[in-house]
Amino acid sequence: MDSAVARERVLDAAEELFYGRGIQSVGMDAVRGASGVSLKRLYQLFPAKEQLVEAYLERRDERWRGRLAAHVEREADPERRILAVFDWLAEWFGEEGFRGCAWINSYGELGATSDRVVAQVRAHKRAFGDYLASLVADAGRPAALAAPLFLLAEGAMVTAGITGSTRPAAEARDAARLLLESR
Amino acid sequence: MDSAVARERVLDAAEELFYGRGIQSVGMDAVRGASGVSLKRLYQLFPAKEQLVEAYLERRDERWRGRLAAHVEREADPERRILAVFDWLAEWFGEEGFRGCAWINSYGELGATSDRVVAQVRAHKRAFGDYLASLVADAGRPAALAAPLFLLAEGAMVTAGITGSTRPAAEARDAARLLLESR
DNA sequence: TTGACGTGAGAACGGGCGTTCTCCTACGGT
DNA sequence: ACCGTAGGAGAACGCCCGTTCTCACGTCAA
Repeated sequence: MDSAVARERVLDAAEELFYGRGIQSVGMDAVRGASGVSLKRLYQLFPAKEQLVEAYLERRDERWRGRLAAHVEREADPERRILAVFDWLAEWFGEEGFRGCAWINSYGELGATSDRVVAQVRAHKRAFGDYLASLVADAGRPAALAAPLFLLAEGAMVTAGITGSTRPAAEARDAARLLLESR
Repeated sequence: MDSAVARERVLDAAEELFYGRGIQSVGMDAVRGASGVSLKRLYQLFPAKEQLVEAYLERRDERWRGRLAAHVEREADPERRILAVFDWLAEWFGEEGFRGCAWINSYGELGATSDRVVAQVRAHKRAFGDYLASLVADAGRPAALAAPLFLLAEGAMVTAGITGSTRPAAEARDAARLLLESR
């Protein structure tokens, strides 16, 4: 099996397991079993579990932001694009197996013990914040709007994860609309 | 040593360790060492670690909401009381050793594996949401205002934890003020 | 054909940790 | 004084898990 293929299979398995059950409760042996890649190859590809975790967060970040951007770009009006972010959150929250934000969860799990995980989480959140800021700028709105929109989105992710409801997305969207109208 | 005293010492130690380093990375032996309560008594008081975790979250919930309410009640004007919540968040975020919301972190760490922890987290968040709703009602404002205020607060907690900054509290406060003014 | 090499399966190693057990000491009631 | 009980210190037990090692097998170059 090609090395690149093995890598993908490992990351696919790791993502499903880490996101669904938490990182610490998933052993390398479970990743081996779910991916079909032997332990030996697994350790050649990722010399330690922490590096697999890093790669998992990194690839998920690319995909997550890609999916968000793809959804937002289907909307032409720059103002509505901002609200489309919250529509996409609603879709995401409603997906089978949704269990909150992977980065917020990872921070809760490993924030105190792994600097590299913290760096990944910060990078992801900064990228998401920057993206929101770019949408605000494209709509010709004051830059100060980006921060509250970001907080609403984060609050919605956390709350949707904990309560298992998609409602926070709609609530955040309503609040975002009010903020947009008030300035 | 009195049983009640031992219990308090254990919970004090557990809270400091669990909050500061994460729950899974703190062994019962560390709790013993930090509390000065022997393993035997520790297991008499809390027959399993999960029950200690539950008790930790429960006691912290009482104290956390107590501190918040005490701060809010220093403000007489019911409208300003709502904003006082965010002022208190700023104080909290600035405390030495602040590392985000204990319940959000616990959910990230154990949400997938411990139903009892999930129940604690939900109970805490519901209580906080209900408290916000009561402040909104006392101010004679539409009940629909409570949800966005809650999301702003949650987003601020998460963001302050991850970035280590107190700024999200001020940003959330500003957004809350705008929402209050717009309705 | 042969031999070096990569690989897979799974055992093995080392350490950590939740929980229990052992043993010893101290003390309180009679 | 004696005995039963509680408690402390820490060893011990099981189990899990990250990581490495063993060994047998297949492959490909010379």
